Formats: sequence, structure tokens, C-alpha cells
Amino acid sequence: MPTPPIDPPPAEPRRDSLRIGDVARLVGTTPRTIRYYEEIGLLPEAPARPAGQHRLYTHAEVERLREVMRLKELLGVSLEELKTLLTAEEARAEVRAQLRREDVHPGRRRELLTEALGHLDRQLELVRHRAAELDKLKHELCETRKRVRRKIRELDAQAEGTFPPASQLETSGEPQP
Amino acid sequence: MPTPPIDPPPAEPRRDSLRIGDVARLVGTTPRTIRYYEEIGLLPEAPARPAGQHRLYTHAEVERLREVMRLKELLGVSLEELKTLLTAEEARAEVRAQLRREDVHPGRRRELLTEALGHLDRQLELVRHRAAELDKLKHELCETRKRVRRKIRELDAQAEGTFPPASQLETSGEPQP
DNA sequence: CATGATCTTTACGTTCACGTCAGTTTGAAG
DNA sequence: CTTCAAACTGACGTGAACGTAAAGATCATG
Repeated sequence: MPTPPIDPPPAEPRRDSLRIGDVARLVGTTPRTIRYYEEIGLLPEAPARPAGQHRLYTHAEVERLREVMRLKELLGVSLEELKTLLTAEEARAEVRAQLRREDVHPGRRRELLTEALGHLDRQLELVRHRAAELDKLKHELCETRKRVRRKIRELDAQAEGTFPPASQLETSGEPQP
Repeated sequence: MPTPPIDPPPAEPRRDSLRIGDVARLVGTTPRTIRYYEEIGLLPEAPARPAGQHRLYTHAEVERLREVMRLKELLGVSLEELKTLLTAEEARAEVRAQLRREDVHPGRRRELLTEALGHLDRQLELVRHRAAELDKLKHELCETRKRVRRKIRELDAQAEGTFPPASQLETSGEPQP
């Protein structure tokens, strides 16, 4: 009896077959950094990797790492602080997981959700604060820029009255969106 | 002939009489940091301090330092990068100084101003980029927050139908400005 | 002018966030 | 089964951004 034409057994692509080098390239970093993050507990270590075996990652984990690096970039916090923030986020993930199983009673559900809300609020406050500060700086720079440009225009207008065709110089500059 | 009643000679308050410790307290840092910044050229070293003499600062310099630390905070750049940014800003200060002396001919004036404009644009682009990224993050967090709060409300509404007086739990949470 | 608080320079120490090297092992490909 | 790139662990190295300690100098004040 010939084997029926089934496509090659899914063979369980071993957690997506992404090795640490691939992941590093994908997110723009190095294997060392990824191992370091795992070392200090920023990234979860695969629970049962026989020690010496290669690490394997899923695309989801790649996204996760991207998010981590983005937060580091934008919030400018130490990896230690970042860890606590992420722990909170993992707690939220935990909540989501628990919530998918319908068997939690509504009281517990509410508890989990409000906890998640607290974590979110803490992050939001941090982000909002920095965003506000940056906006202030942006406005200040814009104001200064306006003043400088006005001065240039004044100078040009004055020159216009002095000798007819002003010398060929770009006066535009990028507009302020 | 008695000396006329002039107020006590200004005595030239020696550059404002702010010592490094005072400055450090004022801006919330340490003397060491200030010396370090001077060492690496982030802050100008008082041109003619007889080496061994105490550093003295003006309030203007305090403000300057505040600005430097603010930029460091908000832009999250290395002190080296920050130095180049500040060099640009000092160039602008130089421009302002030159511009106050009326004896620069308009050509040179224009040149200086456009140069300053370029520096400003570079800073602005940096700031705008970060501000935009942060805003994106903020919006994402807000969205997630909304979803969580909706779930909580749903849960509460459901509970409302089950047993009349819902248990005493705060449902408010901070509003989103 | 004595005196103690503060500052000076010099120099070495420290923490964070990785880089780098060595020696070994794994795993996919031929 | 060989083979070779890539990964593993462990250890030490490194640059940035200061901290800290020592030994002496300075400066406002009593």
C-alpha cells in the first residue's frame, strides 16, 4: 500500500526554527545582547533547553524583543527598570492567558483586569511625562527657529531695497509641519 | 572733600559667587559630574583660572547646565553626541554675540543666520522623530487601556444583573486627558 | 590668623551594557 | 559519516559616565 499523497509531515518546525543569529539580524542587534538579556532576566529563558543546546525562537518572540528594544530606546531607562516594567507587561499577558480559560470566576477576573489597568497606568504616566517634556522642547526649538528665519527675511528684504537682484541663495528651508 | 554717598562699590561679585557645590545642588547633580563635563569639553573651562583656584559660576552658567542635562535626559544621546549638538548651539550663541555688534556686513550676517538655522533644523529633526515615536507608543498604550477598561465595565454590567448591589470597588481610574 | 568647610588635582574603583576570545559542541548539509 | 558554519558556556576586556578616596590648597568666618 503506497503512502497517500500527504504533504511532508509538519514535523513541528521546532518553535519556528529561528536561531539566535537570525533573531539578532532581524531586530538589528547581536547574539551576545540577546543572551545577556536572557541572563539578566529581561527575556525568559526557554524553560527546558538541555543546556548546551541551541536556543530556538518563534516570530512572536522576535516581536517581543523588538518591543523591548523599542521601549529601551524611547523610555531611556536602565535594563533593570525596564525589567520591572516588562514584568508588569508579562503579568498582563498572564491575565490574558487566564482570561481565555473561561473557568475563572468573575471576581478573580475583575481583580486581574484592574491589576492590569494599574500596570498600564504606570507605563502611561511615564510615557506621557516624557512626551510632554519632549513637546515642550520641540516648541521651544520651533520658536527659536521662527525668530531666526524672520531675521533672515528681514535681512533679505533690506538687501532687496539696496541692490536689485538679490544674490542666488536658497531662502526656503523645510516648512514646519 | 568727603566722598559722595555712592552705594558701596559693586566690588564685582566675582562672577556671581556660585561655587561648584552650589551649582551641583541647584541643578541636582554632583560636583564630580560638573568637573567631568568640563573635562570632556561639554562645559567650557573658565579660561583663566589659576589652576588650583576654586571654580566660580554665574547663574547663567547654571541655566546652561540645566539645559544640557535636560537635553541629555530627553534625547538620550551620549555625552559625545551631545557635545556636537551643543557645539552647534554655542555657534548660535556666537552668532548672537556677533550680531549684537552691528559692524558685521549683511552678507556675513546672512551666512551666520543660515548656519544657525541649519543647526536648529538638525536638532528639531531629532526631537521631532523621538516625539513622534513616543506619541505612537502613547497611543498604543491608550488603546490597550481602553480595551481593558471596557472589559471591566462589561464584567461589572454582567454582575449588576446577577446580584443587585455590586461590591464596593472603585471603577473610575484616571481619565485620559 | 586659625580653622573648618569646601574645593583642587590625581588616581584608582565601579556599574552598566555589552564586546571579544577560547575552547567545545551542535546541527544541518553534502 | 564527515564537515563546517554557527551556537554554547565561561571568562575576561572595554568604553561610558561617573563614584570615591587621598593629600593638599583655598576661602569665608570667628
